[in-house]
Amino acid sequence: MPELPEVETVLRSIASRVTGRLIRDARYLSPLAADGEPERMAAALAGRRILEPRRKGKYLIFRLDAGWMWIHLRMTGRLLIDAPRTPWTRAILEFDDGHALVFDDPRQFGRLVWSSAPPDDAGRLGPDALDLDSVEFAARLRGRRGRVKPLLLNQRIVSGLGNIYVDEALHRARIHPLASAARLGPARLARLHQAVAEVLAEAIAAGGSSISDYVDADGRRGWFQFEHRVYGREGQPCPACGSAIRRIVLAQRGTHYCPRCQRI
DNA sequence: ATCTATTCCTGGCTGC
DNA sequence: TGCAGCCAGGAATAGA
Repeated sequence: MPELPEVETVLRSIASRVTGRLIRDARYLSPLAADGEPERMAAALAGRRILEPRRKGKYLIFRLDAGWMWIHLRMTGRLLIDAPRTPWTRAILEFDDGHALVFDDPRQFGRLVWSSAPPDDAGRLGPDALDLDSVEFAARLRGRRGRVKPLLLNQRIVSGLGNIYVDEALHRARIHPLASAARLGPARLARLHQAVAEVLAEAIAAGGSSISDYVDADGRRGWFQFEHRVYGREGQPCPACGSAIRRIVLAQRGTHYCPRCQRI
């Protein structure tokens, strides 16, 4: 599942190859990837030049010479440079330098679209998790009476965290996923911010987590999955205390935590 | 404000 | 071996 570290890794692997490129042709092999409007999207993208690619949360955002292109990989999306077509190829962008950006996505939750405004325009997307200092981070959780895990998954509050890194950050901060955000004192909020920043930085350094599908634009897998302390480790020992990792369902998500280290 | 449930989607897994 | 049924979950949305 591409979350912030995986999207950042993809951005780094494509940035130098797309910056300044003219999109000579945009082709959709599935209307879903274009949000149901493949003709309109293809027409809007063809002939545009990519001025600057960036990332916010889990979005890849490309400033064009007219409007914007944004890509969300959701669950199983992949961006690949010059990859051969597969049954799961949903869109292909051909550049003026002869190279191509290929968007594969078996489950078709992902999107590659043109838009007149960037996706973070209408306040729908909170600040990127790596752009927040501990004061801002605490301010965005303060007064929230919801449980901490669903709040961290809410992209309007902080963007970029998904199921894996929320579980990992909460374990590092020794906070139970069911804990109420309103009851987190300054010390635990500071610890949580530190844990979020650390786990994201370490995961980026490891090229992300490759659970099933994820690879970067050159097809390379990440290795942070080997560093996971709780995610996907139900019944296995906690690296900190040896207790068996527990799995519950919270907000319709598999949620992994150590019952001994993580207190409400 | 906050919660739960539903929808989208299909490869891969489980169990018979 | 074959197949039905279920699971994974990010984000939008509806309804409580």
